[in-house]
Parts: sequence; structure tokens; C-alpha cells
Amino acid sequence: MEETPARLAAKPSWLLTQLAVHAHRLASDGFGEVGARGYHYRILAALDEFGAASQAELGRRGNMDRSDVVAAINELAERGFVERTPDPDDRRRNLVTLTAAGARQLRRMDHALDRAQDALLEPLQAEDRQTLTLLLARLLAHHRRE
Amino acid sequence: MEETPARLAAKPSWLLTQLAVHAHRLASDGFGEVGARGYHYRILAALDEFGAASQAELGRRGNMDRSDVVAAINELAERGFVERTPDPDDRRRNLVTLTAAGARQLRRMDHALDRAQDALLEPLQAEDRQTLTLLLARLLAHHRRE
DNA sequence: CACCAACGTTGGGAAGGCCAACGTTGGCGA
DNA sequence: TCGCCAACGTTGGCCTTCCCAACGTTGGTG
Repeated sequence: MEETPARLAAKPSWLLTQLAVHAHRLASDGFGEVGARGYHYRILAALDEFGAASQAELGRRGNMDRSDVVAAINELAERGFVERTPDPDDRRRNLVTLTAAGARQLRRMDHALDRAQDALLEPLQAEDRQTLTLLLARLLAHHRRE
Repeated sequence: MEETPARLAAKPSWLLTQLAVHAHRLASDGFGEVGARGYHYRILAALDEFGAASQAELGRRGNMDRSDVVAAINELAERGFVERTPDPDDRRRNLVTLTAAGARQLRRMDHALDRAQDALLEPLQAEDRQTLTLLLARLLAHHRRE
């Protein structure tokens, strides 16, 4: 493998985006084994933790565009992992509900994702993992609040 | 902004990929101001640091697929930032050369990228920035060597 | 009642990353 | 020397994530 230009190798944004490629592949390989992708996990996880919700709310929780939520819910509903019904209290909304099959799928995805984390952080000791997670969380929090 | 599911918020792969979105936007906004995108920077930087090279070599240095290098070189050549000539020593290859205009463009992109780094790391002190960069570099090195 | 905001939906596009196929050219072992 | 395989550039395509604009419907508010 030829050497990477120093200009790149030193930039946090380069390290971050390149490493994100690996992280994303590890995660989505795992998801692929159960026929799912990232957006599905974000939705199922939100439903499991906060209960039935509108598509808009799911989008805000998982940082997804409304239009992408539509497509993901279509896929999840087609396989019986969620149910989409009109919200009787607000006819603009759909109420999305997690089914038992969806909860099982979520558990499968959880396991796949846990394995991905291990593979991702493999070279780091527990303390370094903690440090990294903390720093990333601080930065992400800052950028999410504008 | 609604709360993110704890399952997600705690996962390094989530922090990483989400933060990478911000990093990517900061960088590509800066690049956009000079009418460029990420692939262009990788190529110009490699040419500047290592001199004229074949497209395949540029791809390996910047972690790009051969086919994507073709497109990027087309765009760069069209604007006079690089020159593409057949390599007399190996007629399978093209020799890609940085022009003076290309070097100037690279400098512009460097400045834009530096500003992006500052914005990205804004909430961190120098020491934390160093720590983060080191940890990311260790992980990336590990995953690039298989 | 008028107006604006939120919602779901459709359609689209950009960027990065990847793969398969093809013809050309180099290098190497038989 | 010949035959084969590897590397190269190119074309064309696909997927994912992310994002935007527009539309009609519905809720809330002044």
C-alpha cells in the first residue's frame, strides 16, 4: 500500500471520515446478515426505547430525513417488523408501532452491532476506548446543537 | 431536538459515523467555495507531495477506486489543474502532473480545510485534540492493514 | 376564518464507495 | 519465444447516506 499524503494523514477530518467508512462497513455487514441496514436499526431502536411514534419523531430521534423514514418504514412494514396506522389523535400523523417480530429483529441487530464495536475498537484497551468515546461524544454534542 | 436512543448514543460506531457527517460537511463546504470536492484534494495533495504519478498510484494513495480517479482527473484536467499524458516508460499508464494553477488550487483547498479542522475541533483543547487524533490514527492504521 | 406550521409522500440529486467487464500493455515462467 | 497472468485506464452501473423542493392534508392560532 502506497503512503498517504501527510496533508491528509494528519487531518482529524480525514481520520474521522476514513475510519467512519470502516465503522460503517463493519456495522452494515453485520446488519446485512439479517437483511437490514442502518436506517432500520435507528427506527427499531427508537420504537423500542420510546414506544410508538410518528414518522417525523422517528426521523428526529435517529437524525434522518422525513423522506428517508418513509422508505425505511415501508421496508420494515413489508417484513412485519413495524405497523403503520393513522394516528386517531392527529390525522396528519402515522403511528408506527414495533411488532414482536420487530423486537426480535432488533435483538439480532443489537448482537451484530455489538460484534462490530468490538472489531472496530479491537486495538484499543478499555481505557482508551472510554477516552475516545468521550471525546467523540463531546464533539458530536457540540455540532448537533449547531 | 428529541432525544437519541441510548443504544445509539453509546456506540462508538454511531458517534464516529455521525461526527464524520459533520466533518465531511465542514470540509466539503470549504471545498465547495473553490468549486472542488474531496477527491480533488486527495489527488492534488498526492501529486504535490510525491510528484507526478499514474492514476492507479493516486488511487492507492488517496484510497480511491480506479474508476473514481478517472472522473476526478477528468474534472481536474478540464480546469487545467493537472495534465494527463501517456507514460513513455509504460504505455499502460497515464502520467498525471500538477500544474502551477493546480498548486494554487491546492493552496486554496488547504486553507479551506484548515478552517474546517478548527471548526470541527472547536470545543476541544489542544491536548484533547492530540489525544483524539492519536487514537483515531491508531484505529485507522489497524483497519487499513486488514 | 385566514394563515402558518407540521406531517407524510414523491421525486430527485450529490458524494463517496464499490464492482464487473473490456481492451491494452508488461512481465515472467515454461 | 510463446503463453499466461497482472496491472492499467475506461466505461457503466449500483448502493448508501444525506439532503432538498414540492405537494396536498391536517392542526393550531391569531
